[in-house]
Amino acid sequence: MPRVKDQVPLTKERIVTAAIDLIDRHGMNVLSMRRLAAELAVMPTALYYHLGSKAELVHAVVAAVLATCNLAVSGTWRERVQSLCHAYRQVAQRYPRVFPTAMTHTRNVPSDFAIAEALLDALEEGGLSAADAVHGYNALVTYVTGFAMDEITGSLLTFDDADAALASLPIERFPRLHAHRSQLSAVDADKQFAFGLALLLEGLAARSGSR
Amino acid sequence: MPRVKDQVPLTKERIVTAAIDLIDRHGMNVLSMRRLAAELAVMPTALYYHLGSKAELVHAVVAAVLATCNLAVSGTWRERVQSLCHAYRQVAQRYPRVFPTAMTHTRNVPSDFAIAEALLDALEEGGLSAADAVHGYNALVTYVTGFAMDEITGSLLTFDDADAALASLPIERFPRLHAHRSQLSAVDADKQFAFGLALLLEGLAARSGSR
DNA sequence: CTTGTTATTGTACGATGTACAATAACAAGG
DNA sequence: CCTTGTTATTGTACATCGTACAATAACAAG
Repeated sequence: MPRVKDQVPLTKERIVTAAIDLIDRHGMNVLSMRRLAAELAVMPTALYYHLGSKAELVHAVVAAVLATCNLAVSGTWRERVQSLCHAYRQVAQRYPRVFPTAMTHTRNVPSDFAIAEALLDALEEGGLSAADAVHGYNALVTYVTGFAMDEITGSLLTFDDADAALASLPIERFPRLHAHRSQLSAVDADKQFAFGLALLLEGLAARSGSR
Repeated sequence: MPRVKDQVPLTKERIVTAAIDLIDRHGMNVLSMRRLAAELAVMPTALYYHLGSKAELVHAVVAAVLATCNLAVSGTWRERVQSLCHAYRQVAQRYPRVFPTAMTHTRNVPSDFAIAEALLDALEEGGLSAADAVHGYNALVTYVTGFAMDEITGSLLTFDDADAALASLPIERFPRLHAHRSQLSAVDADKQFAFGLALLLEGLAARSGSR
């Protein structure tokens, strides 16, 4: 029995949206074509009319999520860079179960180049040389990428993420970690993010014509 | 027929080594318990005597790979920090097909804390306050994490990774990217890595007592 | 020579990605 | 209104996956 009478038509967009929603609720590893099809009240193979493979679906999911990055920023060039980096991190925070997958794929996707364009635009206004602008862009993006990843996976050295694990570590082998352990309550992800970003921005400002 | 006469005994270590080798040659997505068992000339379920699940295997693989990071560094505190970051990146370069998986897992594993210990040790010698040392550690590690990820996935804005993709992008929507495109040949991954690291280290030095 | 323990084999099941063929609903032309 | 082609979906099928469970051969100790 092929089509059914009053069936909402399937589209690539509807499938991708449902996939994002499913991942959001239950994690990447429960995303299966069968589960997704069930979610859409459709037979699994129906999806293959709109998407060539699961890999293609995942790619579309990644592109869609990256496209939610808010690129409408204003202010001085430094403020704009900060806003863009913040917006990128926000994508990771809003889709913590998609973001790692996005970062493990080559994302030569327009939504990613749009971020590059916006960042380069701000850096150029900051008076950086062409070479330094590219270097600066890469430094900023890799920093944000890594921060977002570590934040999501709970690998930051903060109270929330690491304190408990530290407790069971032998003091002899990890004296510095234990010495700094009491300090961790003063370190939260937001402050930490701003700290690293400030280091990069100060360095870039020092290399630029403007202040 | 359970055991066979002159069979090399299976161990967790042998399994993990074989897994790393398999991933190295054919990629993460062909790592299956069955394939791995075949590689070891053993039935699939034999692996389950030594490892509780595939997830446990992957965790062990991640830990083993991170443990290859060379922590024996010397020189000034800045040189030691540089060497440690370089060593971390080298792990990613040596195991490009494992590293992304490592970064998408919480790695509260001793080999990871050992890196933290070594970095904190160097930063403390640099005269940073306890809070700044932790902040500095996180900034450095997240930067290296992100850089390694982007380098592996080919997402850096360099000639090798992005030039071809840029060619097919509309000039009107991406004027800055096109303006910088001719510049990309001067940007390679090694220089890029050093650039971002220098930014962070300069900023940290400025916050420290020593020079 | 027995007896337990250990490390492996063998069998089996449910879930997965997806190729392929069958077919119901719709659109257009007569 | 009827035919005909196209489109979007269903239904069936298969190889592969992780792994639970039971059977068992090799070894170690008595």
